[in-house]
Amino acid sequence: MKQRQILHVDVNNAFLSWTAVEKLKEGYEIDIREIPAVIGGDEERRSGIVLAKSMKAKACGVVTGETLYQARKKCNNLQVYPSSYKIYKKYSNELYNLLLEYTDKIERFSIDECFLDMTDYLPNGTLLDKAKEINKRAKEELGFTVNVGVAHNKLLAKMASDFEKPNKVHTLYENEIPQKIWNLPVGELFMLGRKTVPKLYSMGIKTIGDLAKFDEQILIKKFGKHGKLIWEYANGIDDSEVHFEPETPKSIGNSITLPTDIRGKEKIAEIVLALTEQVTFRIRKYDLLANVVSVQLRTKDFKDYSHQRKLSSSSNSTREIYNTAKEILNEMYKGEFIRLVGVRTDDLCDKNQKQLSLFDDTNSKKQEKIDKSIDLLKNKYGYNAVTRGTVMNVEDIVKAKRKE
DNA sequence: TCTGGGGTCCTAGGACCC
DNA sequence: TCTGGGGTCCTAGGACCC
Repeated sequence: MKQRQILHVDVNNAFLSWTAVEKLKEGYEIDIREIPAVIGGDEERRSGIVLAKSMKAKACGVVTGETLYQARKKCNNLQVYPSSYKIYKKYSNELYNLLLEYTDKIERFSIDECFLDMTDYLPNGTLLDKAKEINKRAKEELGFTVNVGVAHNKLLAKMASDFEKPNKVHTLYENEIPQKIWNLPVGELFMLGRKTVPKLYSMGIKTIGDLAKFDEQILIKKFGKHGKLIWEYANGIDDSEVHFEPETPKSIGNSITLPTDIRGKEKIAEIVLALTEQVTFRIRKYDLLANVVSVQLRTKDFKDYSHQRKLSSSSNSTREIYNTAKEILNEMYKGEFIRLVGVRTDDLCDKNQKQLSLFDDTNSKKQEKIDKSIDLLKNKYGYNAVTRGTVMNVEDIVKAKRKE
């Protein structure tokens, strides 16, 4: 098989860089990339965490995910800017359109990361040349910097783009693996998170190289499929394809941290209704049906639990899914103070695949019509144009968070 | 003024059937 | 009377990613 030519493009400090570019365009005099700054959640809504940081904030020891309170303690002149999904979407699309000039085999791995399969798109010039060109053009034409990883599979390209930042191009070919990644702490490996790293440490595995040379069978015995995966990754093995065709989602959900903890089934049910409306609106937009509904709760002391239920027949009806969600809630809720409520639909399938149920009665037809006409209005006048009278107050809480 | 929100995939155990 | 396994479906929860 032909050797694959893969790039991974990763926007440096994406949320912060994009905010900086947007602000400069608006005439803001400071480039927030040049000062100790972070993009943060909203502390009043109890989501005050660091989402992205500038290099100067990083130099103070600020890390992504920590509370703004902690970040300020490390960096007393820290500037905090709010997050805006709309801006991110705009610049993400600009980058994507630039990358389309190089190949149409692009996988949008997240809002700020893409994989490019360049295997059949190098008539003149090398993969490394293209990487350098993309790196240069992003900065010059779009105003923000990217790291580009150059390799023969996705895993190595991704590891490569994570080397020195910002605004760099790095290669990670098979013969460079021992020299470039085997000395790194094992936690740097993609798919090795905070739970597994201590376990590996206790087995004497401290670096990626230690993991690569460890007995694969023992890892499989201890960690199952994940053990096989991380051993292969440590050795640079990855056959996965660049998934350039947009896939339909397998699950769709929304959750919200409440402004204050609440208690009582009825109050929580109102939140569940508002969330269900959001979720079913999104499912219908994709022409999907849900087969499984789940409800997630987080108690005030951060204990998460969730229950789920399979529907007797697939549905995207707000009423049907809400009824199920409410049943689940009634079963699982034990009367604690609740901090976060979530509703998720899983096992989504295409609307056209649905076989007509015997129970497709006039009532559910009526519900479908109601949903359809509400969606029409929401699409025309904005999501918040139409609100159920009963959930007005809750809608205020939930809609304040909506991204679009 | 402590700790987001959106996803994917995997595992373990119980129910149920043959 | 005593006591099989294999397979599938369902649910709860966990690990990981950005």
